[in-house]
Amino acid sequence: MFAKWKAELSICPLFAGIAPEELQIMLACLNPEVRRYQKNELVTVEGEKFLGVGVVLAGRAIVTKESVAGNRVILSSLQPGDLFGEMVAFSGRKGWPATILAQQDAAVFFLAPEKIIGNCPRQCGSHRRLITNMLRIVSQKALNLNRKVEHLTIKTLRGKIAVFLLEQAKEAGAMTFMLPFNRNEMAEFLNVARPSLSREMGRMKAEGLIDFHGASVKILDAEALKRMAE
Amino acid sequence: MFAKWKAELSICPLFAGIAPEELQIMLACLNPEVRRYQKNELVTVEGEKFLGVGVVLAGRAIVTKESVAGNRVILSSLQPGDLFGEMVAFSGRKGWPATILAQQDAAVFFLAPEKIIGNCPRQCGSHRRLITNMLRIVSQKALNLNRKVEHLTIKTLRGKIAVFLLEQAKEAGAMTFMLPFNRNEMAEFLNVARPSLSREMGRMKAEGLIDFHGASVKILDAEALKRMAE
DNA sequence: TCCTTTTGGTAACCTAGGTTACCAAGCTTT
DNA sequence: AAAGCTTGGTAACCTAGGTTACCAAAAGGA
Repeated sequence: MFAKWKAELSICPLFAGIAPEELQIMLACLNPEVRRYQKNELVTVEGEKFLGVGVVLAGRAIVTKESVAGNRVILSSLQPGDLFGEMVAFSGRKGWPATILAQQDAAVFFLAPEKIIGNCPRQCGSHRRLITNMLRIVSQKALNLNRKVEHLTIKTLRGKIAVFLLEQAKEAGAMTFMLPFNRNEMAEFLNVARPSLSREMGRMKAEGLIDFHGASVKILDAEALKRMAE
Repeated sequence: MFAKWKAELSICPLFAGIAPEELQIMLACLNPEVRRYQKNELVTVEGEKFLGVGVVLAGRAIVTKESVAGNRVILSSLQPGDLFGEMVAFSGRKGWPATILAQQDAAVFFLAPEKIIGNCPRQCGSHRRLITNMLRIVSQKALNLNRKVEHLTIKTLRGKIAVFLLEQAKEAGAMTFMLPFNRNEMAEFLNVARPSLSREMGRMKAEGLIDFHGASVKILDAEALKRMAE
C-alpha cells in the first residue's frame, strides 16, 4: 500500500536508517491514515483536533498561521518526504498549531503519537529506530531554536555580527571562512536590515577588524570581536 | 538503592506518571550511573563526552556556558529533581553543551540515551511512559523556544508589547487580565529596556489603547493593537 | 512603627540602526 | 552579445529606543 511512495518515504527523517522492506512491514503494522486533498483544500486547521504526525506523500502544501494581528502568514512550504506536526505530537497539546493548505493535489498520512510509542507485536529494531528518530528530530529543532534565541537576544547590530562571525570561525576551525548565507539571508537570520548589515560590516572592515569579499570573510582582530560580543 | 531519593525522583518530569514502586523497579533495570560531587566540583564540562540525561538527586548546581567572547555566563540553576542534558541526548551531538558546577555537595545520576530507548526485559508501561515523558519534555522546550523566537523577531518595541498583550488576552479569554511578570521580567522576556517598556506602555495608555494598574491590564482598543502587531 | 529594599515611572540626552532610494557589478536568461 | 534580474554597497534622513539618573510608592523585614 505504501510501496508506491517508497522514494518519498525513504527521504523522510522520521524513517531514516530503516531499510525499505522493514519500513513497509512496519507501516503495515502502524497503519497510518492516508488522506488525499485537492488543490486549495485544507490539510489541517489551526486549533482543530490533532490527528498525528503528518508526512507528505505527494503534492505540495504551505504551512500558514494567523498572527495575533489577524493576518495569515506563510511559515514554510512542504513537499514529499516532509514531516509536520512533530513538535506538538508529544507536547500535550490537543490542536494543530498551524493551518496547512494543499497547493497541488496532495496525499498525506497521519501517524498517531500513541502508535509511534505503542507496543507493536514485533518489538523490532525498526520501531525503536522510529522512536529514536522522533526524539532526534525534535531535539534538533529545539537546539536550532535555542541557537536562534541566543542570536536574537544580542542587543546591538555589531554584537550580532561579531557573535555570528566568531561562531562561523569556530565551526570552520579557521579565521578565514565562507559565510553560509548571502547578505539578505544573513540579515534575515540576524533580524536586521540588509543595508544596516552592509554598513556595519563595512565599518568593521574599515576599522581593521575583519576583511571580506562577498561571502569570503577573514577575521583580523578576534579579540576585538570578542569584546564586542559581550 | 534509589529509594532514598524517592521524593526527588517523584518530582522529576522524566518520571511523571510512574508509580514510585514501578519507578524503583525500572531504575533497577535501567541502572543509571550515580556520581557524587563535592562543592565546586565540575559535574559536566562543555564539549566533553556526553554521558546521558542527568537528574539531580541531591545538592545544587549551576549551568554555565562560555560565550564566544570568552566569558562564563550562568544560564540557570539546578536543584533536586531537575533534569539536564535532555535536549542533546538524542540530537546526535556527542559533547555536553554546557558546563555544570556543583554549588553544594551533590549527587547526580546519568541515564544513557540508549537505555531510555532500549529493550528492557520487561516491556512495561513504565518504560513506554519514560519515552513519552522524554518526548514531551523536549517538545515542550521546542515549543517554548519557538514562542520566544516569535517574540524576539518583532522589530518594534510597541509591536512587541502589542503582541504580548494580545497573547495574554487570548490565554485569559478576556480583555482584562493579570500579567504573569513584573516589569523587569516582562522587559527581559521581550528583550527590551525596562524604562523604555514603561515609557511605551504609558504612551499606549495615554492614547487610549490600554489601561493598566501594576500587573492588571485591560485592552481598550484591540483592533489598534492588532494593527501594531503586524 | 519605622527603616530598608524593591518596583515602577519619568525625563533628558544621544546615537544606533531602520528606511528609502539609488546604483554598480555580477549573474542569468534570451 | 544584450537585456534583465539579483546581489551587495552606499548615503541621507530621521526617530525609536537605550542609557543614566532619579524619585515616589509599595512591599517587606526588623
